[in-house]
Amino acid sequence: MFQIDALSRVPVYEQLVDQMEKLVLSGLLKAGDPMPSVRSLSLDLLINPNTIQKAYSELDRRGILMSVPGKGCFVAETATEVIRKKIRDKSSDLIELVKDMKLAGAELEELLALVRSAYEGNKEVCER
Amino acid sequence: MFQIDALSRVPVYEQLVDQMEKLVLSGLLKAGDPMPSVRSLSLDLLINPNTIQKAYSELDRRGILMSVPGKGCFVAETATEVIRKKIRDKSSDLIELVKDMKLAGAELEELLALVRSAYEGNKEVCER
Amino acid sequence: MFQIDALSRVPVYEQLVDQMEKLVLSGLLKAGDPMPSVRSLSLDLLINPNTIQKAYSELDRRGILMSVPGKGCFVAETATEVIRKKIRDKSSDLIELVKDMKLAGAELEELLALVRSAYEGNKEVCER
Amino acid sequence: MFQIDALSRVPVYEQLVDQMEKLVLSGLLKAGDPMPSVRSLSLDLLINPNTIQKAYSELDRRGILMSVPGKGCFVAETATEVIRKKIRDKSSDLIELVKDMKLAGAELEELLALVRSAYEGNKEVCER
DNA sequence: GTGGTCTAGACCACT
DNA sequence: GTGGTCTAGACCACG
Repeated sequence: MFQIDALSRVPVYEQLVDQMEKLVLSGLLKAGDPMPSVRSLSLDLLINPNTIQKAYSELDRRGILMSVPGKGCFVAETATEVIRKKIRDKSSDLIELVKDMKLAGAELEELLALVRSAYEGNKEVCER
Repeated sequence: MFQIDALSRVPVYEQLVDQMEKLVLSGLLKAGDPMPSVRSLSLDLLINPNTIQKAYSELDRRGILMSVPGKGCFVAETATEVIRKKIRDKSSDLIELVKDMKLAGAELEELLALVRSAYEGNKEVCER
Repeated sequence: MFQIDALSRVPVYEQLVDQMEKLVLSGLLKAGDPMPSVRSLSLDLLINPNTIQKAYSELDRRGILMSVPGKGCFVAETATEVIRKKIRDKSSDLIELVKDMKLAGAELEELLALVRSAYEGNKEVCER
Repeated sequence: MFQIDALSRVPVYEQLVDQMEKLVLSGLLKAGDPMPSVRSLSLDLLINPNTIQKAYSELDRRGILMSVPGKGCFVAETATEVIRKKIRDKSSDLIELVKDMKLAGAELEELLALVRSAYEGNKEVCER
């Protein structure tokens, strides 16, 4: 369900949060769906329960998860909405990126083509 | 010459490296140009010399700076080429970003327009 | 008879206790009235019998309920008195709250008006 | 600087957060002021560094603290504003409280007097 | 020195 | 069983 890269510089709990958001966005997880328990996910991923807990707490705080003590964690009703709003804010990142690549000599047409193929999901463009 | 945000989460030495790269890219700094000494830049920016040193070392390691013992630091011949290659690699970041925003409901036309205006440097689009 | 919010952070058994106290205070339940059996309430509210039992035990301990083995649970004679005393103690909570809101810049007149309208049950003041 | 009740049911880290907010609100801590380091406060209060860290993280998240890795934690510029807004929201708590006390038989005049004396800081009313 | 993350293992209240 | 808190001790990057 989750893929953790222990060698990455981005914290494990943050990787979990990010992947969780994408799962919700993609529709694989829907409002009300139960999440694996802290302990079971801990055993599954070979990650300390505290780390899972930290990720779940963060998701709860963001309104993506509802954690109900004694019962479990569930995808919140507001989840999709919250994540959508957050990612909309990434447009400033995109602007920054485009400016950098322009400085590095990228042509406008080149960038537009890149965006188009990424949007249409052409795998051959996504190296690495 | 440099603008450092001490409160930012991104390390000071990394801010220096990034800005240095952009200065080279923009043509303000050319191969062979001398860099300010660690000490003078330290006094200028009110930053610990160790931090300046770390930035210079990193730039040296990347082939953007040539450190000449006893004489100072100079922009390397390979600088432009190295930075160009690095930023080319950012195309995968852009792809990732576009995919995320698509998932979040952004339209293709919307994204293309965003890229165009960012490329042409229209300030009014860059909110925040 | 009871309204339980399973997603709330406040324990289910505590919700039961609180609502029970209010029912007594409001006069809907009087000393000697029989309470629904653990089993029937469990089926009614779709709540684990253990949880109902815990609420009843707590109410018994507080002198609000009399548990008569083999016959059932009844509202205790001392119920109203006990609850009154308990809520009187809330005056310290109110004091604390007023102090906090004063620190946050609330005006005295503002607070008094709030209390008045809450007391008189004006719905339009109780946003959210 | 802080007073922790280890026996309280409210988590230690939450006690820290609450007291920190009151210190800012009361003006004892102002924007830009440095906070004690995680380790020193840990030694001072005989509390595990992780717990202090958790409190500081929460305050950072709320915009009350700025934590600068390698330098320390400082009171954020937005601190007062954030806390003020939060406490304003407590008016619904006050409404709830007043309704409860009305049910318990409190007179309106009684409540108004209570609020007045709490606001004016008469110590003799604040038992406990 | 600083903050931040992670692990290991414990305890608690709730269902 | 569940989530939540806390301690102890370790490691990392940063200044």
